[in-house]
Amino acid sequence: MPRSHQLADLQYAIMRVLWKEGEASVARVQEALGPDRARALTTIATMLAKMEKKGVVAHRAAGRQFLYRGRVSEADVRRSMVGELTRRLFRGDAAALVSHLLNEEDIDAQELQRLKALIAEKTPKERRRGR
Amino acid sequence: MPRSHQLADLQYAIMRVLWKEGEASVARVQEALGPDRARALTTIATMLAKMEKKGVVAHRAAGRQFLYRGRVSEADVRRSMVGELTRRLFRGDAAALVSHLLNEEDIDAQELQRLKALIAEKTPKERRRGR
DNA sequence: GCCGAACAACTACCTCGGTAGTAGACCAGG
DNA sequence: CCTGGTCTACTACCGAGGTAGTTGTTCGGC
Repeated sequence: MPRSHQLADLQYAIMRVLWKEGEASVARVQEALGPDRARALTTIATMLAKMEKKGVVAHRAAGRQFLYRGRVSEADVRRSMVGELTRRLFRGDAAALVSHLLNEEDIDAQELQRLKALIAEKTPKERRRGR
Repeated sequence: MPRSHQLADLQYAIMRVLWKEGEASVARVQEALGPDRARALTTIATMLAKMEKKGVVAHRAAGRQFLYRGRVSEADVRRSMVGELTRRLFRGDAAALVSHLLNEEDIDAQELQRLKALIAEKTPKERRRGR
């Protein structure tokens, strides 16, 4: 049972819909994906079936149609995916990734200020926050 | 010509060898991958051929064998891959990813200190850097 | 000059993500 | 009751990553 939930592009987009809506039919997912990600209904249905087999979503019947919901949280998926990238590209060194982001992406002064505050908040005397 | 270089697991591992060695034969790559990533020689050769078609590596003949070298830098690949993840998971908001890292991964006090210094260094005194 | 080792080339599969058509069940309207 | 729309189920395919066997060439040692 893989604790790690890696989601590819379309699958992640579908999950975003489910996270927002709570529960959604295939048709609802399709419509919520919007015009740039327009797909056939059967495509969405197939993906949802594959995702269910994988364990990331579940469904219940509501009359004629199925209502799908996520079985994993957005936070879990983010943790998994960011963690995986960190492991692969930065040997698991999260600080190295932060460093990379500070150097390579430009983050405006306001956000830098916010991050500075966040760091300050993280460095009190002896507060340990085990996972 | 795709500006973005997404590399899957084995491909990235192979690139790491090429980045470290500069140039390497198939056999050298295989041996440098180590025992946990042991693969048949032909597997490495096939992957290198596919990677060459994709444009991320190139080779030259040296006697009977080929010497491969990377055509993209580690920095480029990191930028691409981190950028892609940022786009998908955080709507391109790099600061949000930093925030996530500070909250979810634990980074020790020493590294927090280093990051704080890095932020201070990045903070413009009065230059505005609008995105 | 022949033989085996070393190599690249070619071919074949497998899995997964993605894309969608077709078939079959079924319900609602006339 | 039949018909059309709405669903799911099933099937088929494509491309990419990955894995490796088989084939053919060539080179160095005897």
